Amino acid sequence: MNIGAAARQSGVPAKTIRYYESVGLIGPADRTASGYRVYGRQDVETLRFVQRARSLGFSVEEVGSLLALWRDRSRSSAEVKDLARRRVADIDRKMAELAEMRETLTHLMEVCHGDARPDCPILQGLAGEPLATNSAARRKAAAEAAE
Amino acid sequence: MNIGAAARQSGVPAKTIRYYESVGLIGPADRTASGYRVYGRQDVETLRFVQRARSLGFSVEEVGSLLALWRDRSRSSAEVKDLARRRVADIDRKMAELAEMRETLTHLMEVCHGDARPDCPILQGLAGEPLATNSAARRKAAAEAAE
DNA sequence: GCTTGACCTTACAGTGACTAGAAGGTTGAA
DNA sequence: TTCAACCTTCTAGTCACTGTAAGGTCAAGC
Repeated sequence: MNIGAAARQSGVPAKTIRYYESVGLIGPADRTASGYRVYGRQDVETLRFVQRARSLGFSVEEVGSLLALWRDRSRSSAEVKDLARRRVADIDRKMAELAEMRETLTHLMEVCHGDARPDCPILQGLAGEPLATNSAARRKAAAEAAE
Repeated sequence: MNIGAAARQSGVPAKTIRYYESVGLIGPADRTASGYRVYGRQDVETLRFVQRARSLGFSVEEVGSLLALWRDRSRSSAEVKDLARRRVADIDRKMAELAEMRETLTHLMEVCHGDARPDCPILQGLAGEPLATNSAARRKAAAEAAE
């Protein structure tokens, strides 16, 4: 099976398979006499594993660890669970960030009539006081405001 | 005021200010005789606007549009609201994606005992059937599975 | 006048995870 | 033989910075 078929079977684009090989996530594929990469059932399994782990948001580096853990019959499940826990914590942080953005935006949108008139509370909000700031930086800034 | 002070007052790092200038998000700053960039109150305002819009997740290009709209006294608030609406839709898509990942991960974690034993449902889940797939690609893949 | 240190300048490389495109070689079927 | 559909490598682009190198400027203190 060459790269296109492996791509279709695994759901990982051919270009991405080459990329994964180039960064060492997967080992170099066997080659035909003319240089075409050759893949087998096991390679497709690996690619599918990678695809799934990536779709859960693990970084390529984390997928590398997961892959090593997957192949290591003596690993403890605690290690894997830890990786997953960190991933969930990361997701939670991102979701909280998005929720805050959403909150601010929808609030701004509610007060914007959104018609042909030019005054717009959204722009006013963006132009007003900082939405989030670092107080130490602001103190220093205040001292320089007179320049 | 030079770039460091403008950075502290606006919350945008000096390097990032230079970057914004280089990509044309903000106009080129005035310079002293020795080549130092000089900023005024209005520039800091602009930088702050940019900082806030970026923190709400607008891309640099979108911030450019927002900035143009901000400066255009004749713009309609509908345009701005549209940009905000699209941004909220984008946030919603991202949040849904994250929620799905979280769901899958926590489910996998629940069934993983996470101790020193080597069998791990998380890895099994990753190695099993695709978590999400494209049926057209899969049909084509099935035809090639025998290679 | 000189040194020191904090500031500033440019230019280039690197990040993550691909993705696009160019230029060319291989394969299998009509 | 010709053709499309594959495959190959290489380079560069994406996004929004961030890091680093190598050097110039400025103000204060000795």
